[in-house]
Amino acid sequence: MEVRTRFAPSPTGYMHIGNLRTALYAYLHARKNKGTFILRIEDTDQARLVEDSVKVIYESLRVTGLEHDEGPDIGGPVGPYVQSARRPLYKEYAEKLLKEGHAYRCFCEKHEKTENPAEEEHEGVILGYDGRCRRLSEAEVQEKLAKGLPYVIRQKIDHEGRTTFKDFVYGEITVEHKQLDDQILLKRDGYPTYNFANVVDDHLMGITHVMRGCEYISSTPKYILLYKAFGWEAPEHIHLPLIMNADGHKLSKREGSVALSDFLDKGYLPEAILNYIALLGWNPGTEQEFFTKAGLIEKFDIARIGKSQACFDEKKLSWLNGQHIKALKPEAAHALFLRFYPEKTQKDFDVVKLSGLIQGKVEKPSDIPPMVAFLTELDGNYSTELFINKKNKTTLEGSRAVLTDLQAILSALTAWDHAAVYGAVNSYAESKASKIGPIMWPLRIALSGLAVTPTGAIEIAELLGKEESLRRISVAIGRL
RNA sequence: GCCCUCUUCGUCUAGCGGUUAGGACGCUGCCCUUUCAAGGCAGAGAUCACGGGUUCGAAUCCCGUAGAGGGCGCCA
Repeated sequence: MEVRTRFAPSPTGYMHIGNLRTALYAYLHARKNKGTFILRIEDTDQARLVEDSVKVIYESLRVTGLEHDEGPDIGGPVGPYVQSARRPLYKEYAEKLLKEGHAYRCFCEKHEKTENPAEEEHEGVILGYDGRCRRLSEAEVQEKLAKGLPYVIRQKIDHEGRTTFKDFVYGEITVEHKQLDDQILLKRDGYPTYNFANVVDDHLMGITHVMRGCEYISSTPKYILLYKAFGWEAPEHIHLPLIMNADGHKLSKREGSVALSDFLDKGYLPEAILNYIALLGWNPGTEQEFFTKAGLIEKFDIARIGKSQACFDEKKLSWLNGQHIKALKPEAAHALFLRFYPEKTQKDFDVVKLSGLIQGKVEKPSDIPPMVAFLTELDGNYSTELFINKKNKTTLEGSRAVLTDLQAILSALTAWDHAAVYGAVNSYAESKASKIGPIMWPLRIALSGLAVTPTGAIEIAELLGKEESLRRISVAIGRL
């Protein structure tokens, strides 16, 4: 049977990274099996509609390359693919259940759960709806309908017994029916609830594998009961472990970055993001960690999805991003970096060359501005302690001597390219019978005023140019 | 409160009855070197949540306990 998976986001205005992982797994499973990946927009909550947020969904799938085969924008055989456009369908199916006795009309007020509201909550116990409208006689129902009273349609769940289903990841899950209340299928405004729309749409769209976060696992028996009531075969359910924050709580908007756009803004590559989130809850069974999208398609296997929740670790994402940046062609790396160079840097320096120099070193491109700030402006107040380096055995005195010599040697140079500067510094080291490290160290400090720089002393000199390099050397000598 | 689920280095994970419990990020050190970084190598870091079983033998199977997460909306 052809594999059909879907990604069914709600238009909330941003793409949550956890949802993106769900989309990724659904996409990978479809591609891996030469199946079909469908996009369906779940916009049944009219109160929460956010302007333009469907665009965010399209854009997110586009930049990450999770292209869908059927969806609102490209159509397909089982449309429409937007739930608000499918309203008549839900009504039809809800009424079918009504007719067959699997559902009933409920005229209760919102939030009204029991006949005695005072009993609703005691000792923090929250009870579900008590199913009182089930007991309405046909005459009573007709009377209320005649009066034009608004109603919802609820699923009729027999409170005896239990339902067991087999989740592909978690195995057999059993829930006692007394735990399930008569959930609403069709809301007062005629829109279906998420739970109902999902079942109807997944069936009508021929979805074979339902992938979603495991927050839905305990409501799945209600779905199973619906499939049964309709006489439909339930799809395979694949619940995914949740992605947690570093502090162990659910990844939420208030705790830093959770939206795809946040990560894109920091310069994380879409492919590195996919690579990283693929590994939160799945592994290939080998020691491979670096994956391109094509590699993921090749290796992905739902059998290797894990059960335990995973904390999102931006450090590791950052490392992985660095790996992907290293794999980039120089032009691509430069195009990425260009977004992050301050204007002044772009104006005064050969940024193409700069990009080439730092490509092997940048993990998170949003770190670039502070990384290159020293090029445009030397902080003349850097600590002279920096000239003291244990490994290279440099001292303040020695550094001054070295810099004074270099000042003379370098100012005599006619050419100022890498070979010329390196040659001069190197022959100076040889003349002093010194290793090159003890020479390079003071030079790099003088040129940058920093303990850590994104590239070496010669490259910095080359970028700064002769005049500025010599100026910085004399500043250093003055401070020593 | 009731229900469901999860639990291997700080983090992501491998493991599926017999392993010196493996890898990766991060951390530390060494080597290399045009500093740092990168690269190469090494090290620290896990009484496999705890307690009982089953078994010649348990991280792996069973039962409890604890902790964590999730669900219990006319939200999705």
